[in-house]
Amino acid sequence: MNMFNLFEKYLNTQTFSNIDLRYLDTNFIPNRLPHREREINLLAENFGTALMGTPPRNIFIYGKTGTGKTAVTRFVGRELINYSDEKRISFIYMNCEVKDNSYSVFETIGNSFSGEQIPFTGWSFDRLYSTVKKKIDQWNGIVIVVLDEIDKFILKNGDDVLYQILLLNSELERSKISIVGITNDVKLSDFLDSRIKSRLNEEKVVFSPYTSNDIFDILKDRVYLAKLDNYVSDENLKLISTLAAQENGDARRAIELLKTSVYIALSNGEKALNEKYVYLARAKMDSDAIAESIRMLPVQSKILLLGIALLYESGNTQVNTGEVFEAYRNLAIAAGLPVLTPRRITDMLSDLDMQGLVSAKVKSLGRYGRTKLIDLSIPVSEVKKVILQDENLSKLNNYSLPKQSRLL
DNA sequence: CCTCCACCGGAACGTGAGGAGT
DNA sequence: ACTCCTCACGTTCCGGTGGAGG
Repeated sequence: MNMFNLFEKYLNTQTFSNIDLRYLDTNFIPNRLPHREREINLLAENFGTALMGTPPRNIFIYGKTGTGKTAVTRFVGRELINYSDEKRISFIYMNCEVKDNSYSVFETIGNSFSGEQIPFTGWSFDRLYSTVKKKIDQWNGIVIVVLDEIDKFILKNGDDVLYQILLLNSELERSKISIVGITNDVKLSDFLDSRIKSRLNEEKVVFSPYTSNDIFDILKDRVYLAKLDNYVSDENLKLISTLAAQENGDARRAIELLKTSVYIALSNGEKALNEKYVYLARAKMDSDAIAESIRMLPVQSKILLLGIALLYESGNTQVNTGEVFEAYRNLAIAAGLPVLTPRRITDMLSDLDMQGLVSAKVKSLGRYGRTKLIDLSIPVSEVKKVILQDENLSKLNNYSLPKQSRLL
């Protein structure tokens, strides 16, 4: 094969050298957020008091993924800081999926201020707390702390952080903290301690999903910024926004779909985007997401999943916990890995279920006990392909399960 | 109506890794 | 070198349970 041919298609894309795909990044926050005017104004009114020296009310933002919660919040925050001039306002944003324990939340807050650097682990909580308190008070101003995806945090750790931040706030003498919580979960406040709820006394803002037309406008803006006007047609955008609207009006996914479509079309040397690439991109995104979530699994979960896949491959349509454990055990031994207890396996199965890789239902078989019936939600071939890439599992390449002694 | 299967899933605890301070 | 901290991952122990068969 001629190496020059291999790269030729990339050379062709030079025609579009003024294109700037950074504007299709989902983290990019534009200066215009179409169809979120109401939400922007609500937040601006709330944050605005900070400019007059009054700490904003605590606020909780509800809405599904890709409804612009994060973008709007960061946008308004950015504007606030731009307007604040001499005013002492600090805007601290963090994603609780990354900062997933009290320690790192406080560490992030603390390290937003000058002074002693706090290590990302190691300190006792008391020391951390008092250092953060000292730093904030020395700074002397209003602090807005944004906790994005706070529902995931609370599900995992409980609502202690909120209490700790509220406590910190009440102990501050010169500064004040306002909390902004961003969540997908409408029922979040059910999980909050009533003591915390009353002290939070928060305002609520709900972001509704975008319609297909809303998404079209958002995409149109991005296309303009990225200088893709001549590459992407309105029909393309209509298709993408319709697809995205079907998937819960998630603008983030719509932008990603646009970006992926354009990438694929460009690297195929196309002079313009067409429908075919949109569908290709969508298929690619789906299978990438699955492959990625399988790849990220710990090795023990991988062989568990592989076990389920092999059971399927050998003709089963639904398998129960007992069979799965047996298959898992054989694979673990064959791979030279320790065999974990059934208790651990149930937890791992629940994880796989939550990730949507399998679906499991408990079913009672009366006299014959109770078990979980497990369905594999993804193609067997995909599972095998990705899992067998794991270097620790190379021994399993041509492995097949021993014959089941018990017939169904 | 009761039993009893084959597993579910909560609670408590152990271990070892990763990092910091002294 | 030693202590202190937190977290992820696993184990042990064990009470709980829907419903077919008696």
